[in-house]
Amino acid sequence: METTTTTQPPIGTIAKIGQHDGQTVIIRGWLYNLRESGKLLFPIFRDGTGVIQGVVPKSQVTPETFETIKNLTLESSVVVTGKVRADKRAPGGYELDVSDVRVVEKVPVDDPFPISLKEHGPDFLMEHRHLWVRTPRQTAILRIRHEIIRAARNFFDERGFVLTDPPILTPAACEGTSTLFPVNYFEEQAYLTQSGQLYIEATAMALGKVYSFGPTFRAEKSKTRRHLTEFWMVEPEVAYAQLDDIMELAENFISHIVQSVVANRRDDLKAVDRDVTKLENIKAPFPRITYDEAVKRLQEGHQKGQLETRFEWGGDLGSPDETYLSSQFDRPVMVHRYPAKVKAFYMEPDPGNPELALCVDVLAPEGYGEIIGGSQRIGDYDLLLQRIREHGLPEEAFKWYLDLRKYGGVPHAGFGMGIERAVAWICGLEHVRETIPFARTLTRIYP
RNA sequence: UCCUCAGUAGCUCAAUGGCAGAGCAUCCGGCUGUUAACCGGAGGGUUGUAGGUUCGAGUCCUACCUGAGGAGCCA
Repeated sequence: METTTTTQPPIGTIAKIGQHDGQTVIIRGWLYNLRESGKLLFPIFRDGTGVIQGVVPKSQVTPETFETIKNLTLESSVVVTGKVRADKRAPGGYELDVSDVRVVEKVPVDDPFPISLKEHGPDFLMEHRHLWVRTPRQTAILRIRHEIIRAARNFFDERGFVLTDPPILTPAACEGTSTLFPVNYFEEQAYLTQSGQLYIEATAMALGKVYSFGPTFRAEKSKTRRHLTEFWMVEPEVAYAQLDDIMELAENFISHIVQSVVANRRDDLKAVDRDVTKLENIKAPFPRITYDEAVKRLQEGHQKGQLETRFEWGGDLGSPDETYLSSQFDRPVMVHRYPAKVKAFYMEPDPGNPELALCVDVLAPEGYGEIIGGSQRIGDYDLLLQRIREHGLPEEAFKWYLDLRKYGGVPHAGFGMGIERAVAWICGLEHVRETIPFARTLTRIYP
């Protein structure tokens, strides 16, 4: 038997195709588009890292290769051999002079790829999300999401935080609301978690500085561009930290994430038409206003006719209120010390005014609303027990949580950031459904 | 749960109560530098569902279904 000694060209990726300028490489990917002009074909290939146009003059390839490419259907998988050539006309700077194509799997002619290059409506796109994710804008968003998560973990890892994963199946409501997904747990009632916070308070008492990163679930019947029923949160929790400490942590955290995306995913930001200069501004420190001052600003807004209803002290900020407040700043604004009444049961009262809670919401600019909520947690056993009773929570379910105060409780604080809202803001997206590979919303659990 | 809007070809959308249409996609043909290529041609329809008004309903009325984004609630 004869052995072939022909050396194979190297396998290249489109994102780093410039390294192979002038060389013959193999690209393994899919046909993104095909334009033709008589005896000249322009197949556009994608490989997950980018897109490159191939050039196929009929005179330069075998008739079989020419016919194969000419008859290719969009999104057919192909292994392409070609010579990389720098070209000023190419959007990416390089073109591929194709010499050979091997078709791995051809998309059927009578059942073409449903996502065309033209516009589609949101319902159609979501129904085909498994295919929609292949398109350039969606891959750019998913790479930015990855960078945000990478930067977030990197931020905590470098500061000595330990990743501790809280459970996803929980015996009771974390925050005592009725927005949980019930699960049958061996004939016992259980729920999908709505926050890992209570559990990382426990690991913070073990390890000092901890964080969690995982999915959370809300059965809330919200259908807006800001809501998913399943979303990811990153939550740090720090023993001996007070409100001011985590406010500083939060602003440095957000700065780090945004600047990482600006530095490492500039092309992807361009692909989603993001105004990068707005992101370059996002550097700590961030403006801080008290709830009291926020109320004052909202009432002024109403007087000027920019807000429909007059905001009264004591309520929680609504979505239009957040948009109005954040529009007054060019970076995220931190609103702190809300009335304890409108916040969760576990928040430490402000010693200066026990009606207020030592908490902070970080509102993203450009109307993206709350991306971080955080607080100092109650340290005193008796006060915590009192709050649990006031909120009508099942005391037995919180026995372990109370133990954290009984056995060496300390002041501690933390916050949670919703990944999808951060991605939506950083990418400048209309809707959070594009920020996660497979969004779960009130009306959709397929695909 | 409430409010508002929408549903017509595979997709995006037109159509004064009077013949069901266009662009894109698909197929056939043309073009050696195209950039969501372009030019010519072809096929493609139970107008969301059920009822009602009318000589006649995609269009008007009622109910329902589905979706959208806003409120509330939240990240």
